[in-house]
Amino acid sequence: MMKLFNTLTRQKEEFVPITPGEVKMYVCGPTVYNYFHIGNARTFTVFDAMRRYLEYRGFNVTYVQNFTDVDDKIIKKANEEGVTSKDISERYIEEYFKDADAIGIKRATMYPKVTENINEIIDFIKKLIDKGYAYEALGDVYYNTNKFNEYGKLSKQSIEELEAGARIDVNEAKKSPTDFVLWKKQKPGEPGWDSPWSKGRPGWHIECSVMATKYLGETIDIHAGGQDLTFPHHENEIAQSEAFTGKPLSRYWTHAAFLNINNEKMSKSKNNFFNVRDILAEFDSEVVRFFLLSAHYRSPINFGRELMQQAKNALDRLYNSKENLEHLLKNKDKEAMKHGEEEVLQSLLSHKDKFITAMDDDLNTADAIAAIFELVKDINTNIDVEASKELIEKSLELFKELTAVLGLVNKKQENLDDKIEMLIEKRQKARKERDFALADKIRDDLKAQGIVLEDTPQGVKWKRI
RNA sequence: GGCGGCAUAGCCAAGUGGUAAGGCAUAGGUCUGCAAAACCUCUAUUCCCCAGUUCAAAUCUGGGUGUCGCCUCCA
Repeated sequence: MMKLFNTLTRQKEEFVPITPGEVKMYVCGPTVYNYFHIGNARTFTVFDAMRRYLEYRGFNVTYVQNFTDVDDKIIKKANEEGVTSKDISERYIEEYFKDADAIGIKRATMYPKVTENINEIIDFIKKLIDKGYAYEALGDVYYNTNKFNEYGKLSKQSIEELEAGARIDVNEAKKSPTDFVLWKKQKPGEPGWDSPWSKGRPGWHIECSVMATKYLGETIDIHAGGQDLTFPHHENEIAQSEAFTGKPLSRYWTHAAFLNINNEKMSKSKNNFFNVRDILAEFDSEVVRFFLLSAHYRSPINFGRELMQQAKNALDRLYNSKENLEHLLKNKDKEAMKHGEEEVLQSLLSHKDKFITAMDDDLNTADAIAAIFELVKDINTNIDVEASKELIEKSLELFKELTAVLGLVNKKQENLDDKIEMLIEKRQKARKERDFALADKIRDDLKAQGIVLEDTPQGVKWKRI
């Protein structure tokens, strides 16, 4: 049985979906005004892994991630470039997919956008006003947080404390400092839509309430996002949706911790901002993914070159093991499991149990990766040229099964090249005849072409560098 | 001021009552014509400090120190 840490209760709870076998999951997506950064990547990767694991465990997952395509930052950028907000958001949605695909994030079931849901948002706000949870003030509409008794239940803050800690608010229209905007009246240079209150645009929080309900229903199973969204964004979503429906918005609230740079939060002012696009120029996309999953998702992680190098070396170990198995499989005739191999197979399968136990425990990807490394050691130690084809195949299958859950070790290795194989054979012949000059020349020539030969106990392997 | 997290080897990182996973790096070894690669083995008497509970604590309790985050747009 899988357990998830629920921010609402601050405890690990057994995960039981509303409908058996079905999981409805909503993840707050990016505001599309730029390439996304490595911190965003962590959140997306973590919840992608959660989704993959739920699917692995047999759930049918409906995964919704929104794009915020109307927002101050988008408008600012559009005005700077002299183009429309739509131009900006469409451009960066396209760029989002390039980076997200690169780091192995499966496509969501749906990607709703704010601009496609304006009518639904207006209707939602209307009902909140009718129910007395929202009020209009000079063309803006605000949510009245004092009307919602449970306000603060997710972030465990009382309204009084929030008000005491709030900055002095310049907006006189609000009845309380904790009230937040549902509808913003249009200002010059901003896009706007007609509404009963003013020509304007939605506030930030309302979009997720509306889209989660529209695409997944009044109560969903998992609502996820970065840790900083707990307050105010998710708190406000709860206030909006639960006032609207009278039902819980989500059964489980999960939050991914931050990725820091030198133990400091990324910020533009500190000049320590890294977007994924730039990192991918330096590191392989799968190294990035491996790195992001190498710690538990609720622990902060630090990003840095040295750490990325460590991740790269670790991931190489996984690739080597897989390639060794594939190499052993070449030239292996069909052969069933032999006496004594059943025990080896049982030992290999024990690592799968550990993997599942780890993932069941609040998606402990760090422990799950450790299980994969233990599998690798077991494979390396117990499987060699003497092993039967069936055992090798089963080992490889198991390895691929577990790594796929994490979205790792997916790169296709195309090691079939007749010309290179011929040269390798020629070199082997030369070595046998002790013509080392020729053998070394072949090796050097190939190296010049970026092909490295490895003389392993299993025979000669080659790879591109 | 309010709320919350974290502190485990040179580095990264699991473990939350039963005697310290895993990875990187280092060192030794196997293999090899040589080399590289690969693989194997070793590496924390101890888990920030002090007190307490317990037969037993890295794990629980109290206190302290350090550190990070949220309370304002932010993944």
